[in-house]
Parts: sequence; structure tokens; C-alpha cells
Amino acid sequence: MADASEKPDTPDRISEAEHAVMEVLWREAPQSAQDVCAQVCEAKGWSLPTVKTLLARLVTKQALTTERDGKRFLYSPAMARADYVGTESRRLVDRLFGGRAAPLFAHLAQAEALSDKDIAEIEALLKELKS
Amino acid sequence: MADASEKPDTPDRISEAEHAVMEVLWREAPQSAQDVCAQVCEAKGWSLPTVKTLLARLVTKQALTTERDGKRFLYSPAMARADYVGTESRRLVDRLFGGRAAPLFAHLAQAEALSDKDIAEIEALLKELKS
DNA sequence: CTCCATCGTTTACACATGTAAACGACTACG
DNA sequence: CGTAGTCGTTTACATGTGTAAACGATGGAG
Repeated sequence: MADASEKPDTPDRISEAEHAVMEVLWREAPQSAQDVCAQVCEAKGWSLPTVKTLLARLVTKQALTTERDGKRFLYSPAMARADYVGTESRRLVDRLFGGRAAPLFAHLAQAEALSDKDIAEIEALLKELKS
Repeated sequence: MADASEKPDTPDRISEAEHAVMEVLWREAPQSAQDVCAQVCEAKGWSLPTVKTLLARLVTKQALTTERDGKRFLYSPAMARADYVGTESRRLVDRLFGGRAAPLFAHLAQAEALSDKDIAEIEALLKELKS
């Protein structure tokens, strides 16, 4: 290999707790720390300081942008949810199914994780893909 | 020994590095630490001690069983790969797609992660599911 | 203008993980 | 029999993560 001195940006993985915060902001943005807390603290059993830490880490990881609003900040996602979802899905498919989607699908089907509705939707998608 | 208020077993997550070791043993078991190293150390840039640590941790997590073979141990998976794959897939689907498989599929399709072959295979699976 | 509520930031700490050296036991070759 | 190589185990240490208190700045109420 040639040069591994400096990659422009190591993607900097988003952890699971951080992801929960991102979800809130993907649902609606911008929002303040308190807004976010109002939406996850109860469900997760977190306190406001915890959310603040997560927000700060996400800003460091450049997953969020901030905008001043008086004394406080408003946070917005700096990446599309679809991108995140894409990377994560790919990672799983690579790690567990040799990068091929069909085996994943087979597994989900076998595990009865597919409802009739799912099957119908997928059939529709396939039809679209072939056209 | 009454363990009334004890969770049956906290599943004890298998980390990514540990997973690589599991894969080797799922492919063939039982194997010694050296055997395992021979199959992953080069690819991962690990040294034998690293593999030993991972094996030990996996034994602690009850993901592997051991069997003596003279001076050394032979390791075998204590859980089926399908189970691991199932849990991990479910986790992802829950976390990113609200527990429904169709959106995952849609995403993979959209991201062009599906080859024609994949599509054909999935169609076949669907046909089977409906019968 | 002063004081308090509220921000974001700094610091903290325990546990998981990645990575590996050090150590003590045991076996097999000489 | 001794000793060298090989085991598994113990210890180590940096970084990431979950969770949060402490702290210092600051803007708004009186």
C-alpha cells in the first residue's frame, strides 16, 4: 500500500445512544437540547446532561450542525438519514451475508419476520425494479 | 440457589472482532487457537495473543465451548450461526426500519445493492413463501 | 444594573473493546 | 530428567461509550 497518512475524514461511527438522538432530529429539526430530551429522556431513562453530552459528541463527529438562537443552540442533522441507514445496512449485509442481500432476505423470511404485507410490498418493489 | 429476580441470561453481545473469530469456528470446528489465528491473523493484522484474548472472552460469554486435546484446547461454537445472524438482523431492522423488513429491502434495492441474481433469488423465495 | 435560571463545556468514572505482552504450567524432545 | 517450546491465563493500556455532575458564561426578569 502506498499512503495511509491522512484520510480526509474517518467516518467516525455514530454509537447507539447517539443514534437515538439523531432519530429525534431527523424527525424534526432544528431543536434545542431540551426539546430533544423531552422526546427521548423518558423513554431511555436519560437525564438532560446525558443528552447534552451526546449532542456535543455528535457535533464533534460532524453529524450535527448548530445554529445560535439567543443563549442556546439549535441542532440539526448534518447527514441524511438515508445515508446513515445505507451505511449501517451495508455493514450488516457485508459482515453477515457476504455482501449479498438475497441471503439476508432469505433469513428474514425464514425467521418469519415478514408479514404478508411485507411480502406484498416487496413484490411490488421487484416489479418496479424489473421494469 | 433460588435466583428469582435474575434475568435468565443477559445475552452478552459479541463484539465485531469477536465475531470474526466466531465466523472461523462456524466454518469449521473444533479448532485450536493457532488454527483460528492461521485463518484470521493475517487478514486482520492480529497477533496470536490477540486471538487468545478474543477466544477467552467468547468462552466467558458462553459463545464458545472448549474441549481438551492434550495440552491445548479446541474451541467450538456454543450457538448456531443462524441464531446470531437472526438476532443481529433483527436488531438492525428494529433500530433502523421500525421492525419492518420491507423498508430495509426497499433501501437495499434503491442503493443498487441488488444484483439481477439477487432479484431472481428473491423472486424464487417469494414464490415459495406464497405456496 | 443585579441576580438567577439556563446554556454549553469541562471533567468524571465505570465498563466494553481492540490489541497485546508477561507469566506460569505442562508436554514432548533430547 | 531437564529444558525449550507451547498452552491458557493474567495483566495492561488506550480508546470508545454510557451516563452524569460540576462549572463557568450569559441573557432576561425585576
